[in-house]
Amino acid sequence: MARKTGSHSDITGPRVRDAAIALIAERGFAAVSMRQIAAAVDMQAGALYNYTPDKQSLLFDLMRTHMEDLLEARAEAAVPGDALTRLEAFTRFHIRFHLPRSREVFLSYMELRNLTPRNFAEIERLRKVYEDDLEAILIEGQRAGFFEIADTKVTTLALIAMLTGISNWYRPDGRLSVARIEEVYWALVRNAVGVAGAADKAAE
Amino acid sequence: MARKTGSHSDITGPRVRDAAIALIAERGFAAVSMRQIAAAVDMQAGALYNYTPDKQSLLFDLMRTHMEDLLEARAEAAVPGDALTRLEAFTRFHIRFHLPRSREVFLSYMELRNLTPRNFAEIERLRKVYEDDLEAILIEGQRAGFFEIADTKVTTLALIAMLTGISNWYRPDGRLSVARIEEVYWALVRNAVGVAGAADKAAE
DNA sequence: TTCCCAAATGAACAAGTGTTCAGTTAAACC
DNA sequence: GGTTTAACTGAACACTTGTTCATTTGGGAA
Repeated sequence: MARKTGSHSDITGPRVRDAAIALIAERGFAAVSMRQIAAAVDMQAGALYNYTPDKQSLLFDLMRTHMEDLLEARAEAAVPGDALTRLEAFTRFHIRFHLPRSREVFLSYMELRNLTPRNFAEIERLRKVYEDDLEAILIEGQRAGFFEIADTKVTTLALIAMLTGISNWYRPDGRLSVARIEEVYWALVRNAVGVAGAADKAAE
Repeated sequence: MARKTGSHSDITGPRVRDAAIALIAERGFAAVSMRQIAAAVDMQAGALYNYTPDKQSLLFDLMRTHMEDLLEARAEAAVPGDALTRLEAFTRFHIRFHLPRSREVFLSYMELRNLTPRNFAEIERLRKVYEDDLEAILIEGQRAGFFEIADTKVTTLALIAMLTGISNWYRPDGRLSVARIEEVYWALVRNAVGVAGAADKAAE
């Protein structure tokens, strides 16, 4: 047996990537072997090397693609307006983008230490672009008097940690809809940055 | 060569645990071998089995000890008073406890999936005790009219995610002191739960 | 239909894995 | 000082690891 009937790299490639995401998110990069990934797409381990030069590159590629997708989607979702409007858009975007991608989120936050220093630096660079996007909103809102923020850098990280944490408990068939989660977290974010009168509106 | 001069289980045991924490936090449980842990304490891998029945038990023991230390310290740090007072105490306690334990925090959040189902259930149980502690404060503050919270369960998880996220960037020699971090995060928490007038005080 | 190349197999490689255990040495107690 | 026991070595076990490569087969174009 060699080449399979109907096999094509355009089909097998994504299947390999998807299987890798699923397995690594579930068990961790170091705990997943190339043979396990291959088995998930019904291949031999050697055939994976038609799709990645090595295991490290596979991980890096998954993480880089996730981050680039994030930045691209964010660029499309950005709205004009004042800082409050943009903060709301950012919050809702973050939730809507991340909730259907729990595996990728998990992977991108957990497997950083399994990247080579060079690859790590690149992922961190992309992450920083995203963080800076939020911090710019906070800085402008602070300047314009919308927000009362003690430290915009720390608040940026605090808000992202809070929002990304949703992925740790969210279940599509759970108690809360995405829309409801958006409302709850937007109230938390709005309050946290000290929007005047936000507390009064939080219970709505 | 066999038994080493000055060797004693009371000394070697903690050294093994500490080396395991350091290595696992740095590289991940699956990526660390028993031989690497042994090398870190200048022993052969076989000798580790005087201190743990197997690798899985070692991980579980590290995580269980961390969670029990957390709950014990929390019980000691709990203060009487109204919900606002207790929320502030919880926030400050969480920060002070977690900041000097970045390795254990990392390990306890990252290696859950490497636990057997039985061990995972036990760690989750301990984690829930801690979460319930915070949620009880939020519920009471809500009832008493101190807080304006849309969903106490979600807010509990959101606040813990926000607070625990500090460990991802905090450096002892960094820009911010622990005291300053406490202030910034207490303002964020206070605002987030909708304490009336909190926004006005955030900039102090 | 023939040919070429893409896509896969399956065996092999050296190295590393968790764990066990007979043997060896130092500490602790009489 | 002699005996017991706790602490450790070093080799061995069977198995898994990432990666390479000669070989084989199917898909698509001529």
